[in-house]
Amino acid sequence: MAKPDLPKPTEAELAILRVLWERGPSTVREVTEHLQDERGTGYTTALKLMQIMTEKGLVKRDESERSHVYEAVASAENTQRQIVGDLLDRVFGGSAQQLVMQALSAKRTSKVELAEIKELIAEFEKKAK
Amino acid sequence: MAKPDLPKPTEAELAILRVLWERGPSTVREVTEHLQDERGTGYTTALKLMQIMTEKGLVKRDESERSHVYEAVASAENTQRQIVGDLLDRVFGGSAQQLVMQALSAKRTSKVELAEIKELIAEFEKKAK
DNA sequence: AGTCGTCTACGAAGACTTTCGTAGATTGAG
DNA sequence: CTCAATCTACGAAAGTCTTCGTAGACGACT
Repeated sequence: MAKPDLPKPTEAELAILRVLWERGPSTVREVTEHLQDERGTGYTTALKLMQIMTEKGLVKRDESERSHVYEAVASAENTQRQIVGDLLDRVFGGSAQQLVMQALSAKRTSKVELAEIKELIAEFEKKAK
Repeated sequence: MAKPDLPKPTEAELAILRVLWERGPSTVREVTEHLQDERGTGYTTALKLMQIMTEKGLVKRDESERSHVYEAVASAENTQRQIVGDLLDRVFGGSAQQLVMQALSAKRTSKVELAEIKELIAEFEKKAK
């Protein structure tokens, strides 16, 4: 099945992963520019972080070009699930409904979104015995 | 309304807050003993953390007894909401339904729980226009 | 008074995270 | 070839978080 058990990304690492998920494989420069707005990350800072992430196995890089191209190893979904699972234990004592409760409270959720979430749950109900 | 805007608790701080929420106001010794199992936190470590948390305003303490009694300033609900709101932005780009999706995937959720969550959503639907 | 156990206070070590300066390699233009 | 721009690599500073050792205060008990 291959679940190499990657470490939980730090905050800055996560910001980089988000860019890679959105853009697909990218160079340091491309990532830096995308991060500029929300973080003001400098070029060498991003480079260093991405080098560290390579060591940790969070990203892999293609060195065939002069500007190395980095790519996220884990999908957004898998990483998000890992992070939420961790949160569930650490903050909510494993209660998914409490988490959902606070998620809906934290952000005013539109009727459309609520309906979509309901559909989601209906699907899970089919699967659950 | 008084929303003093407390800092986000760190991991170790959160573990302490969880004990305070569960037990109510407690001494350092009591907290340490509760934390012993899951964290192996030493007495002076807990003490130091709780002193720092006092400075940050996360807890307040009653010094009228020789053993100071600490109490969480923010409720579990408020703190959880803050943390989830932060996560929503940082990890899910603000999409509550993606968060719910991963929460339900991360933990096998029972039919009973799913039903409860559905009720929750029904209530939110009433409030939302 | 002297001793023991428990308490607070404090400082500092150690680990981890993030940032950046600098050096050296490579490429393209003049 | 030389220069400027751009890249990687690396080390180290600065900040934060967590841990713990040690010191001094306090109270109870003999």
